[in-house]
Amino acid sequence: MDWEPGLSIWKQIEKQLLADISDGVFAPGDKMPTEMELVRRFGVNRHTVRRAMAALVDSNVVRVEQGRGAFVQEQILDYPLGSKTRFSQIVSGRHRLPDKRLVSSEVLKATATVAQFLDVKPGTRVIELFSVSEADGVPLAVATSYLPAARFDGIVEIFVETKSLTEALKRFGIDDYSRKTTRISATLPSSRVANLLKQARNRPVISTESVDVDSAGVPIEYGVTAFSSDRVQLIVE
Amino acid sequence: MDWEPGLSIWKQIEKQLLADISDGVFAPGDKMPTEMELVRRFGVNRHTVRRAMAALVDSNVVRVEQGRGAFVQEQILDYPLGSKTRFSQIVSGRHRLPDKRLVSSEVLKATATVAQFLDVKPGTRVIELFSVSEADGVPLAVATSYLPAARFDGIVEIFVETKSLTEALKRFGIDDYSRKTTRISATLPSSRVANLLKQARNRPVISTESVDVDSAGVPIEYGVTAFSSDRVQLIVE
DNA sequence: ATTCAAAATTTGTCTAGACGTCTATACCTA
DNA sequence: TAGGTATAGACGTCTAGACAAATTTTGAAT
Repeated sequence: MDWEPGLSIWKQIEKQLLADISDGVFAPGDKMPTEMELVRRFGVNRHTVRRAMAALVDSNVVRVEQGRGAFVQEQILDYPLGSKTRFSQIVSGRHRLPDKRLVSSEVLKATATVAQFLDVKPGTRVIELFSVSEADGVPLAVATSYLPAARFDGIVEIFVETKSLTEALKRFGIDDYSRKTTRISATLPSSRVANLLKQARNRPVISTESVDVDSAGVPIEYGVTAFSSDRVQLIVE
Repeated sequence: MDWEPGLSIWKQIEKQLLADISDGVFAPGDKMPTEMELVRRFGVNRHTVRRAMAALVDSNVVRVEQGRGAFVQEQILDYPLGSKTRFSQIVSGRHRLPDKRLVSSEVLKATATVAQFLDVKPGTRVIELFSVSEADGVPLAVATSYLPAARFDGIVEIFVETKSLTEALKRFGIDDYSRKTTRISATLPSSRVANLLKQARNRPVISTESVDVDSAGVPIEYGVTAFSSDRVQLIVE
């Protein structure tokens, strides 16, 4: 490899590795070459290679695990749509750091649709949660959830604290719940959703509509989720 | 300085410098000691100091300029409320990188308030722009702007492209405009605004309401802006 | 006093080497 | 077979030195 002047070598190495990754030479999830192998390939010092890798880690393209090696970050997350799949488990399982943060919440009266799915009378007070789910700080999905307000009064604070709906529901005695129905479609995002997903408006989102029920089969949550189609793939068994 | 085991030296240096900054030893805008001075102070190699500084740069606490030195990043931006102050100029002048991105836009009919400020009839079609202004990637303010749709048809695309209202207005032949009135108040942000500002809902925002007029005195823009009170201070001459 | 060029200062990049920490694996032992 | 241990492989940290690039300061010439 010969270096062009005017651009630091570590940046050129970063660029080359980035090209390799987008060309599929290193596929998502793959182990990258070790530092010493890259040293030999590029004919530079180990520290120079490390500088380039640090930049790739910084931009979330690769992930480094001490003692194991560097891996191409899976940018497209396989999201199994099982009846008991939990967001944080899926993301953690891929060595990525999950986060779910509340954007806004409100208590309002159930519309006909919401009431139907939650099996309550229209006009019943429901809690609306609007949240963004992220992995390593990259937004994967935005969700609008509805829960009956009477049963889950105060759940908002717990959700904000624990950043997990599963955890919040546990505080209400629900140790186990499962997904009842899921409807899937593809749409273009509203500008608000596109912005929260940090994605262009002309890139589609996968939209799911689902109802969660407790162990007795009583609906506890109805939600509409928009997944970034560039970062998430839904897997149906 | 003696090092405690278990935590890398560069992290301890980072921590110490961070403490100095928050203790006011180095005030915002101040020049930090040079690398060689820090080398002498901490008794370590220059590269170790550089590793610590790189972390501070990464977290946006300091800013480094080659050949000049490192400076404590001004976290509270003084925003002069002159009649012709421009966001990008103010931010650039502080050696920070301005960015203004559109969150959403819509064409709708003017409410009574909007119509009054823009001096048009209620119901006139106006363009609503909802945008976030950032410096070095840190959100400083969210703004809702209204412009008469008839006069500025197509301005949305130009705004998205140039990321500047000043630039976009130039394409419509407005080389000069000035702020006519500004009303200032303090409120707590809606969850949407708080989230876009990446700020807690219990931290207040400075809310301004302003009207911009062209050189002939004709209103061209009415806007409501929410500044993060933790990051911006308004200066009135 | 002004202007221009050289020198000094300061940060950026690259190389070289040593040792620490974490992980995986092979091997030995009970 | 289960479990601990030794070892090799791989990333993390620290030191040392040299030169490059950008900026500021100095000083000489006009």
